[in-house]
Amino acid sequence: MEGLGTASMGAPTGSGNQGRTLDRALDVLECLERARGPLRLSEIARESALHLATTQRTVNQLVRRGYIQQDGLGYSLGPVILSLAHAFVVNDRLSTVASPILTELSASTGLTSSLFVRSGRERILVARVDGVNPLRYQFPIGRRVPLDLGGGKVLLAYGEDPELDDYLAERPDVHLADGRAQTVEDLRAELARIRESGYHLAESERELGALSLTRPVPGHDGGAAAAINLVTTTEKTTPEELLALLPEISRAAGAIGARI
Amino acid sequence: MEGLGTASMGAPTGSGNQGRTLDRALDVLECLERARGPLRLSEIARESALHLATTQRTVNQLVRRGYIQQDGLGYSLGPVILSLAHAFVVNDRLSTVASPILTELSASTGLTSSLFVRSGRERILVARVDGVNPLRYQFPIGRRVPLDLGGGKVLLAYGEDPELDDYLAERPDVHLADGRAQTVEDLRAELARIRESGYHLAESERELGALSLTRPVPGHDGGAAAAINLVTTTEKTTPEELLALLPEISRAAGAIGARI
DNA sequence: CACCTTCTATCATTCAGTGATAGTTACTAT
DNA sequence: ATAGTAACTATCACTGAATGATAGAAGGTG
Repeated sequence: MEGLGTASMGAPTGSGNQGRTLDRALDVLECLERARGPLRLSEIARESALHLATTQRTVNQLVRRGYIQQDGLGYSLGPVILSLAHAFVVNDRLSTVASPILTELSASTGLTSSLFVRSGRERILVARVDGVNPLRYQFPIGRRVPLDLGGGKVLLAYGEDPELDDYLAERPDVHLADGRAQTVEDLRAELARIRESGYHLAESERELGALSLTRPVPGHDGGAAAAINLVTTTEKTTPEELLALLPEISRAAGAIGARI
Repeated sequence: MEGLGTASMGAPTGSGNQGRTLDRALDVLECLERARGPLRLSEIARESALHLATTQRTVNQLVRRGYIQQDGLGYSLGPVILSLAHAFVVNDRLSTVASPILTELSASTGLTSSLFVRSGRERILVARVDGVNPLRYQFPIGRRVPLDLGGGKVLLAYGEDPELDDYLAERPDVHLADGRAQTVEDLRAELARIRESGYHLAESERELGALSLTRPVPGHDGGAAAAINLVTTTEKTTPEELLALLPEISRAAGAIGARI
């Protein structure tokens, strides 16, 4: 096994060491979220930098509650998570307000539309409505993706300044899906452009051949409470054609913002 | 304020008072799960029988982590829950194994099929594949429903004995969706019948007009790791027609059991 | 302006979480 | 069989983090 080199995990274990117990439990859950298969107790302990005994207590407690399940190969997330997610989808104001509007948007444009929110340094897809012919790449609800690629830039552009600077400071240069490099300076410039124009048209940034048009959903504080986008492929649509749908998506974004 | 009198909540806060912190945090989450709208801090404190100060610390911590979100009307579950759920769906052995088999089952029968597991005294729908014409009542993934109505009885029948007796002891008599009464004795008799025959055909138990045929998914320990069922309505299908599909659903249940 | 509610902040006490260690079970290899 | 290894469980003294009573700030309402 690859062994060490994992203690550098910058888990957001927050301010100092208050609220340790709960934070550690959430670290364990999120460690299992990142895992692509069952984890042994010792693996969880290593990944989340906890003492084995502490890990054991925490994990067993989460197992008792159904948040983690155990099989012969180790521990993984449990079905109770699904109940919570169901409650979220049913109750969440943003989701419930956006759903019919996205449905209408997808009906009128024929494209897949989606809604996502910022969560730390990532964005989470909260809702999606497929277009007439669904994309072969099904972007799954609940999936986390980086903020600095594709539509996430809109959330970044409208985020609070201190967070943004922190984010950029620690961010290494990345490459887009089509191979183009994206330096911190590129990103800064693009964020400024987004703030000015109010939208972002992304071509092959996160996914090769993907084309998306993203608009912020205005929140009460003037920032972006979320963002919505229309997604298609470079094969089916030209950037100009997609950009022509800006009024449509803007109307939808405004409608959602007005109802939250 | 009314103060006391709330300590009677039978929350599964488990063995004595060890692991308090985490258990309380989960209580808070599940209290928000049950709520059908945003809850104020004081409401959460009351619902989960916690001191206001404790509630505040816990809630704020969960907010910081994205498990809870706050708006003008109070607190509700946050989008990070969705990420966890996504990871569960993608990784869960049972779900991934069952999905294609349920798809095949629905294709060959034309009916909606679903997979659910036991969680405490409820069952949770883990996967569902719609039939040719989806039911008007869309049973949502992640939803919790009682164990003693409809297909849940199968999980109850194959559960461990001590749990079962506990369950029956505290259970009040209930009424089925069509008005029939179901006493504890009725239930015991039915569970025995299920254990013998290995299936359960439910008519208008949980939902009026619903008709379902349920089979356990055998686990390694001889018990039921889960259960799958075919769902239709009394309008479209007769009980006899549905029962004729027993070989089909049995084959599917066996196939799932063999692969976990 | 007084009143109420919601949320936040402070702080001494103590009890629950911590982590080192030892024990149990189960599997693999020789 | 037997030793060896890994995974998980159990125990326990110490301590520091969670607790909860109380006071305070912020925001709204009649």
